[in-house]
Amino acid sequence: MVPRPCSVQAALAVIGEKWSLLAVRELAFGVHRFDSIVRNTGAPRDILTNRLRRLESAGVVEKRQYSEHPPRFEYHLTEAGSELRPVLLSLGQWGDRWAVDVPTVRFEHTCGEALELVHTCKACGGEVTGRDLKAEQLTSDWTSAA
Amino acid sequence: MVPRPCSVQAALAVIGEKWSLLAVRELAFGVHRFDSIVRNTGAPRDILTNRLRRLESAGVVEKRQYSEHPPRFEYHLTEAGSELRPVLLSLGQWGDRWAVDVPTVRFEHTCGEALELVHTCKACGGEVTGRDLKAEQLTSDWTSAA
DNA sequence: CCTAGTGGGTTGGAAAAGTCAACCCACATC
DNA sequence: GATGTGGGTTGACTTTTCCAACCCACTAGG
Repeated sequence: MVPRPCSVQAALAVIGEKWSLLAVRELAFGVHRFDSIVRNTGAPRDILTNRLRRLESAGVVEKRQYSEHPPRFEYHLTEAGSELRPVLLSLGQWGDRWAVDVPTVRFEHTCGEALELVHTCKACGGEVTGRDLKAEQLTSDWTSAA
Repeated sequence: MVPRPCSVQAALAVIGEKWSLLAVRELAFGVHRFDSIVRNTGAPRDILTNRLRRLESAGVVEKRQYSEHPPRFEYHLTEAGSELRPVLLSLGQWGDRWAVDVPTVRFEHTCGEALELVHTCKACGGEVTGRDLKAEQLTSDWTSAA
């Protein structure tokens, strides 16, 4: 029996390791230097080194040299990395509501207001609460063992 | 130096361990039995046992007994767990786009159409792309070491 | 010149987590 | 009586993670 082929699992294979998403969060927050990411996440240095390498080879992060002697690098989100922001936002909102007493981060939208994220269906425009949806496996050669 | 206090990190502390979110995915897909979750995720049995315990004590999952002799249980999402669906959706959509060649799961909204998720700002109704937002630390006693 | 600090790592060893295969028990089915 | 299922537990083994220390090239201060 083979596990369910799934884009959630594929995404987690890229950003699901411990510290990876926190590193992405820092980059999204505009923190680009190794030492700062270490301090702000609390990640061990060697692990962070490893994570940044993996994120880089997965195309989520890119290294930019800002000094030659000695060689020094900044880390930036690629387009793929940038598109993780909705993931961070929904995760943060869930955390605010269910895993934390007092909100610790305020996201501000360009409209000037505090961002409260609403997930809507592109087709009908209606809000997606999560309760009102079904999942259907597209890969025909896979059968769930329910 | 203390790490950044953050709801993303708080959320990850609850559902960020390996296999946890895949287990939640199965529950969201309507798979409620231990053996099926094992098969569909590929998680080792002992780890899954552990994860379900942790998710349960975090209030994301609840156990329901459906047989007495022998005692048998089903796992269901609580309200907190159910609200992880947007996280799964945005993660899945990111995976579809950046981590997988061919989409493997189709989500259908109650409107009957295939769900394509759009993230909008509740205040102005505009789409949130991720590029157009700022994060601000609310905890005043924390200073970023950028 | 000497010292301290910064940036981006690497190294080694100990502790924790994950993996795998086997086992268990209570029932149901054939 | 043999086989299967559901929901685990156990023990041995492997892999990750963690932590503290170290390194090197440079900069800034006195």
